[in-house]
Amino acid sequence: MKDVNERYRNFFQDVYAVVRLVPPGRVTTYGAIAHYLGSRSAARTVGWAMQSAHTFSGDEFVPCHRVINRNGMLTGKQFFGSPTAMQEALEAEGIVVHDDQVQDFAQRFWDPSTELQA
DNA sequence: GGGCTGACATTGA
DNA sequence: TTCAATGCCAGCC
Repeated sequence: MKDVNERYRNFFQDVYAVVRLVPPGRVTTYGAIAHYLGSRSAARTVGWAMQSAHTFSGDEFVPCHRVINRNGMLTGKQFFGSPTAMQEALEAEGIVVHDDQVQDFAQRFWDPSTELQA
């Protein structure tokens, strides 16, 4: 790596890139993205990137609804403007959501480190 | 310029 | 097995 600081700058972009790579009907976790970026414990930053995505993305649409916590729980649903927007967005893609929890999460789980073979 | 917060995850006891 | 503490990066005060 030529510049460590550059990696930090790309952190958010990497997060957005990975999230956008998530195919419809699939979901991923903060930890999976964090691990893919190199820091398994940086899940917090990934979640923060999601919040920034609301303002930063603007032009680019980041399917934040496909990014949930490791429990399969829709933690950031309230940040979608509507408490049910996230759930409905997932259901619209064929994902079954019950009680703010993704059903068949294991099957719906999409790991960038595995799928992208990185 | 320094410190706190935040949509989590992992490990230890 | 469950509960608690710590780590991570960027943004905001």
